[in-house]
Amino acid sequence: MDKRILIVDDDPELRALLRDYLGGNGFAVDLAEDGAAMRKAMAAAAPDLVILDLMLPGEDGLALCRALRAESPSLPILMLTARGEDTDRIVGLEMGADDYLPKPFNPRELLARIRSILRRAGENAVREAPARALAFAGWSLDLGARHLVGADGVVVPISNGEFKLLRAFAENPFRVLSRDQLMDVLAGREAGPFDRSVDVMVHRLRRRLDDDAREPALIKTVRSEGYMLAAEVERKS
Amino acid sequence: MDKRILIVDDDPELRALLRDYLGGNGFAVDLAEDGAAMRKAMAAAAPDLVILDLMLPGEDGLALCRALRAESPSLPILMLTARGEDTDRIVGLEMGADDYLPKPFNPRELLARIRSILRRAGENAVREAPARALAFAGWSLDLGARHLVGADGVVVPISNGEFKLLRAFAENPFRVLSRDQLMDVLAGREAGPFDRSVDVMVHRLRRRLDDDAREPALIKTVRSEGYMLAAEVERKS
DNA sequence: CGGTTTTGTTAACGGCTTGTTACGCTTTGT
DNA sequence: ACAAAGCGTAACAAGCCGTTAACAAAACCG
Repeated sequence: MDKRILIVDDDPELRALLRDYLGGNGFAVDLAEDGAAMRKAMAAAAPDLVILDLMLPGEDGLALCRALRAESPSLPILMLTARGEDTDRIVGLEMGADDYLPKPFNPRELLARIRSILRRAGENAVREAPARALAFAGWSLDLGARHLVGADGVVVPISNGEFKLLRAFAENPFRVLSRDQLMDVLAGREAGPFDRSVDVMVHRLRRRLDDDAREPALIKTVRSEGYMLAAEVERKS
Repeated sequence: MDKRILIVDDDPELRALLRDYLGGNGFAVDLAEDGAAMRKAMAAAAPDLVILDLMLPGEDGLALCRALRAESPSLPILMLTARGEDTDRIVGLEMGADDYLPKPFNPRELLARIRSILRRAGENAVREAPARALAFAGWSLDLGARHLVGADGVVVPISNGEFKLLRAFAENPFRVLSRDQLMDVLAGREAGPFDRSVDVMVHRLRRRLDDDAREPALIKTVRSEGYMLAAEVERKS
């Protein structure tokens, strides 16, 4: 059975091109030029994957991505971004895109990514349920109760900011998160040039985790790039 | 093994320039002045990448691009375009090329793009599992924790710059890395003509590894070319 | 409503990392 | 042999970050 792909892009030429190219490679293709058309197409035929342009007139691609994610948590999304944009934020944290591709792109690469995403989605036929706790290095972050549990089972209260920060780290282990990304998680805005609040929050989080900044076992500093959680994370549900 | 690049351009001076420049940077270069010569060259030796001028007498570059694509779907193509054209749309919509560069261009930028394209192509070919650690000569570079482990198991902290430098070396053992490449790894920018910062960082890394510059056992200097890690590297996962 | 506690932000100081410059040695070319 | 270029090293300057303290804003609570 052919997989169904919904393409959301405002450029008619690109839509036609993708329709032909993907259609010629064994996919059933639906087209939409904006958010409204997307919703209509979603209602008409549930796609197996959505290709979403980040830059859309009217509703922003990111907003649509969030809406899709809220509606269909297991629906794979591939975002198209203009070259040079800050792609980190999209792939990044809770945005929810499964992959992204900068424009202009090579159709073979698009095809490869589509197949890769669909393969992954097939493997996790049951997409990972949202975890209830993230466990790492003896600690466990309870996402429901929003507190930490130590190795000995002791509950450690944690501030809201520390929780959001730690959740972002634990959901992206071994990945360097920039100050901009962390600021986005913490306050929903970009970090100013002399903004040190992220550093202070990281300091407090480290203190909470008994992590020494000079020899950090958990939260590593990557100079001039950001911070990273260096620990295996197990998702518990 | 050197990568083979085929250059298709009708300007003899540009052909000679690229032959010298790319040849001097470790590529095997073939030249063609038009579509017929291109086909001949393709038959003689399969290149790893084609640089194609958009404006050619006789057969159009775009037509050649499509022909190449039909013939060798996985062959990377880089297009050269005249300034002022709407290159975004050409490449984005026609989507045959992997990248494009407007003329006149900076040879360094061309080189960077070539390497970027070849890197991507290589990744797609063999998606090697990312290693956890790179071990060489008694040392082990922990890629997750971003630190060094000595022969006796002692953890040696390492600065971010030293880490990135050593990772670049350990992922390319017995290969000379130019200052430009190392500068790209370290700072993501080009090295200025009198830039010695790479040398200084190599000096610091050598000190960290107990390597004497006069008789280097690990990081060899290759005069006027760059540096090289002369040790077997084992990828551990 | 007023006071208290918690949380987030800003400022300042100091240490560490990185970039820059200079000097001297070695190699290379003439 | 000389000059020029490449490189190792040290010293210095600038930038980044850890930490603390103080302050402001928000939440909490009686």
